[in-house]
Amino acid sequence: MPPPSVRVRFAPSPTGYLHVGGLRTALYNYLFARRNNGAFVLRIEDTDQSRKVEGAVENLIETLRWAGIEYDEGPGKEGDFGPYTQSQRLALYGEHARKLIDAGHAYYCFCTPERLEQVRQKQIAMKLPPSYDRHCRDLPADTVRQRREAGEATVIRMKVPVGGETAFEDLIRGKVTIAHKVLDDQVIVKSDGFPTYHLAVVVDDHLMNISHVIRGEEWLPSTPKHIMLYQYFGWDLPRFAHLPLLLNPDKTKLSKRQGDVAVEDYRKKGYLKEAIVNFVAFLGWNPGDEREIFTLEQLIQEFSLERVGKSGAVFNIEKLNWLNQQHLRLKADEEIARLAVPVLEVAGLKDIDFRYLVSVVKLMKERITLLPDFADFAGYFFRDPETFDEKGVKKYWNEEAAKAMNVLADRLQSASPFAQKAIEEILRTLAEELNVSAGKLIHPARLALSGKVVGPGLFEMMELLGRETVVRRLRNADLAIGKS
RNA sequence: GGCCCUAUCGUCUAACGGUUCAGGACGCAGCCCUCUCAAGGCUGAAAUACGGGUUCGAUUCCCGUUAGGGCUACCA
Repeated sequence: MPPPSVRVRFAPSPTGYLHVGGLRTALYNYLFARRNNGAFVLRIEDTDQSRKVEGAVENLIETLRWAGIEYDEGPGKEGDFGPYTQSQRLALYGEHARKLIDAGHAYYCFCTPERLEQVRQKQIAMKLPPSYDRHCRDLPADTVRQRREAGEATVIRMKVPVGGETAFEDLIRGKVTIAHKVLDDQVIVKSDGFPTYHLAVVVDDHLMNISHVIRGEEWLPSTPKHIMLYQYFGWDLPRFAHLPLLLNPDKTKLSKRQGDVAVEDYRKKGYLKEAIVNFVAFLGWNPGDEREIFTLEQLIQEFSLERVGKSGAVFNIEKLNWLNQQHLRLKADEEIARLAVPVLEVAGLKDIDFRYLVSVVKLMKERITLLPDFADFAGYFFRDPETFDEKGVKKYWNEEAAKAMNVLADRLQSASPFAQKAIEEILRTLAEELNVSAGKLIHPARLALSGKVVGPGLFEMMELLGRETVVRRLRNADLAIGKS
């Protein structure tokens, strides 16, 4: 018998943005599918009408697309198992819920939220674990029919055996066992007719032929209920793999209060998708050796569930920054330049000559961490500096320096060609004549040209800026610094 | 409270009973390079939560304690 084909899914709820934890879950599913020549399905779990957010699905899809995670089947890409949005599959869930009722594995429950709350309060007061008291579990069939015909509100609950336990082999955690007595008779169809997660996930995973359920650890405790449902339906079980959670620096579950959790936040800040993907992949997984810089393609080649860890991982922004820097350096200058265009436009730097921008990128790319750094650290390549580093002015600028800059400007007029080597020679010769160290000219020159005390080598910077700009800025510097 | 999961440097992690003074990376500190800043190179500080077993030998296996997290909805 050939091994069953691998089919996995990412099944988010459209409640807003894509969480970085969600991105990692999606990524692991995607990597696993690609690695094993399987299919990666995107399914929208929108069974909670009250939490629906307008535009969330589009946002989710766009963010995944941006990250390079392409799904094989899903909304807008219908395969053989659609539709891929749960609110469009209601008939399916109803049909399956009825099967469970007919087989005696589920029952109608007429308990009101008020009664449920009373029961809960009583249990808490008696220091008992709160759970449904199974009040409607054994209602006579006639009673049920009458009450339903009378239009009484009802939910459907699954029957959990009173005794025994369910165990399963988690691909990441090994054997997990849960006693049935701690399990509730879970609601599987709500009074609005929508299924809860528990029913929908089982029905869809089966109908969509999902082979491996790779999801967050928060689902671990309810997995036995899902297994029970599979058994009630007489279906084969998928394999389960529960991923460790992503954590805040204080080790609590990653939350909005302690920083950005939306992938789009990082995107807006100018992080590269390559860095984000590489970073989240390594939160809980590693290749087993000392390599750390991975492209999506390389991750596909090496990913395996066996190497996924069990403990939660803190989202450490310092490492993300470093990875971003690393991926930036891996890119061609032209590509970085393309990415920088919109970023520079935001900073008011429009209509920049692309060839020139590429040259700027060449000089700057090892000096920046994020794309927006270009605007902050390299703005002077595109317009004359208006502000000058205060400490730098204090340290390097005085009457003497201003005078020297004018002389330097004069001499640079005759630099031929106006290139690094010739420029350096002129400057060093001048320093010798003035009997000062080269630094005495280099530092004020950098300040005059860029307004900064840090940056690329002075001579290459000059060459790129061009003779006209360099001479002008050197001559105007004293005035400009005075004004700033 | 109950149930489940987890536990190596500050952080991400390697080690799948013994080539280990516990390795790498980020961050931190110092040095080198150098016109500055980056980058790069070198060096350093920094961890097996605790207590019991099992074993000739435990980071590694078992039990307990502690700590953290998750779940305990007509949310996912």
